[in-house]
Amino acid sequence: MTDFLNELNEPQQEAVKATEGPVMVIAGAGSGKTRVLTYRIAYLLSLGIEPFNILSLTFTNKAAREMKERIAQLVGHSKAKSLWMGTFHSIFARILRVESDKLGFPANFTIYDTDDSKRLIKNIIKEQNLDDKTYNPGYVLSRISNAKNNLIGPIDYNEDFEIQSADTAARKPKLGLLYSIYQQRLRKASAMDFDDLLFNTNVLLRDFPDVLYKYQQKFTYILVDEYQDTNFSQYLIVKKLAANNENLCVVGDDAQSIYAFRGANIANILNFKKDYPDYKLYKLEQNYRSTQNIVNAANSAIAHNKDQIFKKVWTQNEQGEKVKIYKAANEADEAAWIAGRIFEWRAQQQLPNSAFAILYRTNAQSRALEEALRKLNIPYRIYGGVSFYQRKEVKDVLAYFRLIINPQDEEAFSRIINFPARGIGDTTLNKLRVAAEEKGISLWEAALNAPALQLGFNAGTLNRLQEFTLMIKGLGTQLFKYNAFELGEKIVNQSGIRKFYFEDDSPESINRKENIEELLSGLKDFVMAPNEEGEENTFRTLDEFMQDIALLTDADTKTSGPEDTNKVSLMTIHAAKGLEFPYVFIGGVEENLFPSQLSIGSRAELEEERRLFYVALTRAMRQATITWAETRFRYGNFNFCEPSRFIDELKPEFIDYLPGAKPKKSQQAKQESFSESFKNFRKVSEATSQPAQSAPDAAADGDFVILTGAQLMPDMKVQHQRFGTGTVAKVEGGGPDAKATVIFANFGKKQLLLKFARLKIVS
DNA sequence: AAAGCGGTACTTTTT
DNA sequence: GTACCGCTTT
Repeated sequence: MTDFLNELNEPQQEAVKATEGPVMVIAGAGSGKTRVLTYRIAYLLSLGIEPFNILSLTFTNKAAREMKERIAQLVGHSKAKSLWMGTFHSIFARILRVESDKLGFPANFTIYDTDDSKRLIKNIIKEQNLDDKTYNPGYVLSRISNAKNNLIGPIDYNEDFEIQSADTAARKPKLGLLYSIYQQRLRKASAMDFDDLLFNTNVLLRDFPDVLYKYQQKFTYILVDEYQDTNFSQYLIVKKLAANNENLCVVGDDAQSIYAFRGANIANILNFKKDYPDYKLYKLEQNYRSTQNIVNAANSAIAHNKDQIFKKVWTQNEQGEKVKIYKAANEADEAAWIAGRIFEWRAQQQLPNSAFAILYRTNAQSRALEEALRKLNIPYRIYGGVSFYQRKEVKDVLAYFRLIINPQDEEAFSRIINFPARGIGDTTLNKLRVAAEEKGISLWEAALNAPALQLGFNAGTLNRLQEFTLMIKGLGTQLFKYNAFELGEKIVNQSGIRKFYFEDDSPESINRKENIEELLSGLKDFVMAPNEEGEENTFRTLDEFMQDIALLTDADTKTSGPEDTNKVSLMTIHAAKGLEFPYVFIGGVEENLFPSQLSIGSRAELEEERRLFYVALTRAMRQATITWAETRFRYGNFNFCEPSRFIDELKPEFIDYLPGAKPKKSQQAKQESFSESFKNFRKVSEATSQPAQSAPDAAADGDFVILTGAQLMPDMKVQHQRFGTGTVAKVEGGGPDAKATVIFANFGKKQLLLKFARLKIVS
């Protein structure tokens, strides 16, 4: 039973066998961290520990799923199934549903995602008549999130002198008020946001000693993966649960901490020895993944960080090729070059597409890469980006599901009250909002009682409101009568969503249609799939489905079928964490992009970017290639770029500049080359300025003017800043109301009101 | 109330 | 380039 231990090296084995008491494992990149975690759990099980007494926390659903699969291979499915293994958010959401009454929430509380939270905050800002530029919803949310992750509730927030003076100094004194209102509204909607799942777990364990005791007794062994990414809130939950017997094993790598931006705190790793003075420390330093050149280059990069735990990652693997650096002229060239190398190396070495990954800092960079890959017919898959469950049409359908399950859900309500259009517009919704606020009731209750509330609605509006509430109520009574799939079908039909999308066959609509069908087929799979106990075809309701998917976000949408696994992977570096690929390209390694512009001001943030760079390099097994572009098209205009400082920081002996990608010597050289290429650019644009059409040149702006109807005639060619060139089909009206119908080459027929449209006459 | 337009601002990463 | 806002017209 324990012969699998032989597959581990010395320190790995020790870490697996130290089952009792606090243990910290510092695991360098590629050192077999997941292996240690899975074998440790298998080992615990082999000692007779019950799987339901083991709590194992991860950061992504994917990591949890993969680990569960690997454990199942070691100890069998039945045991693996009863493990408490999942993300912090999903495990504690599960517990909160069981204990919800203690906190005054219904068991079917809704989980708001970031998008819902932002919308709610936006509404509150509007209602408070605050300027949404000073109170940018994203910023407000991040402040609130930060407070929650540090267990500062609205009352504490408003009473904390330092916070208040900081907010006042930043001229945002109303943040505390917004926080309070936001929390009230969440509660009224019977909803929790992501951070509340952790915050409220802390409240539960703090205020209900019997509950704490129960879970302490239950979880006798606790494991935490990616411990460097835990925030204070998560740290405290773990600490409380483990307080009884301290059988706690945390695994992490300070060099791979890349989530400080959302509250992760490396201090948790650094402070472990303070909390558990008799802890055992194991360091996994042998890298099994990468060549020597890759490991050494990555080490030389991370060495520039000050905040570090000392460790020496090394490998016995072959030396391998040096890390290649390529300088591209622009992002299209960069993408074409990468695609070209994949094409070439694939052929030369008989490699599958799946041997390659292209990593980048921001999702926006994928576009050029996709185009280049498509040109060479190289199959690829993009991970991340806008996830399935975030797409508008999917969220719309889910909002119906949510409202039926929990009619108090304010965000779901305002999302679908008039979608598909049923004649209940902003005016009506605003009146309902005001009434709900005044009476302290939810939007749903306001809509239900609209006639009694005397809001001055006409009979038609009242009628439409009643129709809507009746529909939702009617569907609600069927929640436990039909299974998730059957009810989902009914909802899509009765709500009019199916009709709305299926009557329109624009390409966009077709795509949306497909997404809705995919969601429904997901419901079908859910209904058919065996449940936790392994029984098939059990009756599973929509409400269970929603609990299942509330915390799925990224590429959790069904791992693609076996036939399409042979693809090049494209993803952000964040998404690549924990993965490995034989050949890795890192694109856009330029100042202001990587490191990100926003991080350059602070050392801590810059160090996080550097860790991100370290993560990127250490994904590569055989070959890592870094590319950067001299110019990049961003936000609709050209930007000149300099190579990232991270390239300079790599020790020269481990890297290989490809022709043209010469190292720059000093800061002055950098500036010279910058101004030189700027001069060259000017020359080029001056030289080619005759048609001025293809060069999106800033000077051309002035050429777009407001024309009068008299200046335009049918068949004239005009240019529009957004729509490009087109032919005038018709000119109607005169004076200020003159309208022109223009057929644009790329955008089709558009009607332009001439007093607004800026046009240029081409011929 | 809805649709369609032009203008503006925004872009890091994710449970 | 895109999402969203707010203005206008129907």
